[in-house]
Amino acid sequence: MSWSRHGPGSGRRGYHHGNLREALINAALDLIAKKGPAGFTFADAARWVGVSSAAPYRHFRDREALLVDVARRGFELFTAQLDRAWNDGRPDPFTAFENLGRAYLAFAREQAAYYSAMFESGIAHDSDSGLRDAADRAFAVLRKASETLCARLPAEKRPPALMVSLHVWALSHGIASIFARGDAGRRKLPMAPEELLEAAMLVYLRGLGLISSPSSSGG
Amino acid sequence: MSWSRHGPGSGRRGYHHGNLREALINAALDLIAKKGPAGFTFADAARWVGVSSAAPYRHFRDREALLVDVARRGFELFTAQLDRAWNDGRPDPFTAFENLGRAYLAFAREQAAYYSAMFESGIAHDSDSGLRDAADRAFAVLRKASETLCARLPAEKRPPALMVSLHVWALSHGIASIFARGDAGRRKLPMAPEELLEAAMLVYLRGLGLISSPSSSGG
DNA sequence: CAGCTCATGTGAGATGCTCTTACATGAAAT
DNA sequence: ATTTCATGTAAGAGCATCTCACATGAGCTG
Repeated sequence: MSWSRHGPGSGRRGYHHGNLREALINAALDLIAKKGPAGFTFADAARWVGVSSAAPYRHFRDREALLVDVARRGFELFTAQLDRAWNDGRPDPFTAFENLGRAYLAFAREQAAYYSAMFESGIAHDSDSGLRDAADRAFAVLRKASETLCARLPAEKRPPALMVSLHVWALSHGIASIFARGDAGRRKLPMAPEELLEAAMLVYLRGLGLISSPSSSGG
Repeated sequence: MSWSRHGPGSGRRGYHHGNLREALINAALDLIAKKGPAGFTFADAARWVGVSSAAPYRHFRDREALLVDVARRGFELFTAQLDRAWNDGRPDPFTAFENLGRAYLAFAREQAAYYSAMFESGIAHDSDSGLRDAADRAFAVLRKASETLCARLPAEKRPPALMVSLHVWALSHGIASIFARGDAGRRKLPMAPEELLEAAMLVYLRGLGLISSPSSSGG
């Protein structure tokens, strides 16, 4: 918890915190991880970093503004991780696509606090332009990958890449929401969410004509 | 708003409400529709039906218990509507399956308050056995439909019906969450959510080998 | 260094929600 | 008529959001 103060000491450095905005964001992540986005309170975050309950209002208009900022950062991290997984379609588009799907689910599981803030906190995604843009950039990675895959089909058999990316997004988000997290109570599954997503993608890509053999994922 | 009292009169019938439990549930639906599941308060619901803020505690242990009850009823209505859409696979499994998908999205849109309570209110689905059972029954409709479809494939090409039903559920839920409602801010789409889901299902079923022609949906 | 400015933090408090407790009411049972 | 008890009320403790007047001290200016 070195972010609770900007200095190395354990006690307060002075009247001013010095790094309150960052500290509050990290406190929010900790608290959301512990008690969910609904259980997170502004007052708790203030206590957690050792300031009065009025101090956070110097940095965020209200409780929702802090949540929005956390969500925005979540989308930025999400974008970075998806982008790295896609890796410009290397070593080949199919493998990269599978990595992309795994990265989606990995984010939902490993960055559960961010994921909660992004999708389960009840904030309106179009209320803040920065948030909307960050979400758009995350989606753009899926779109780019879908375009690369679609380009491998002859033009007369080629589906709209936007539609494909929406399908992939919805499927990934659905699996993440229902199975990789708490939406339906961590329902008992016959397979891991990653396997479930991969299987769905194989069927889907075969339906597009991008894969011929039922058991092959490579191109 | 005839449910606010059990009688036809506008004023209170007496000291006792007479129908408070039902009235509170309906008030919750109205308030959730207006301000979202997070904005709904117990005190608001009590005011809405004209009782003191302590009265609801005679019928629900706490605020969450009311939300759970609303969600449970939502799942029961959901099950009924999905079941009617599936209609035992008539007139044919493919048409019935398409109807099922449309019913899923129609519910998310038309019963937005129920949908919010069910999926966006932050309640734990496994905290209440009645809620979990109701959710299971809704999923059972999807599972039944998937089994019927899978049975049309020869055994050696037949995928696990459970897996197929999970795919269908995740895809439907993903589209409903992201596009038919507010999750990503009612993102501008090149097509209606129903068309998006139908297109995805056609590709998916083709990938399973259940459909051969790219533009045919009937069997 | 002295003094000014202003971003940042504090304390007190208004308002509202959740939930509890002691008491009131009246419909149904006897 | 009387009793019973489910259902309602009033009052209040505890906590959260958010505001406002005021305190602090970091950084600038000379």
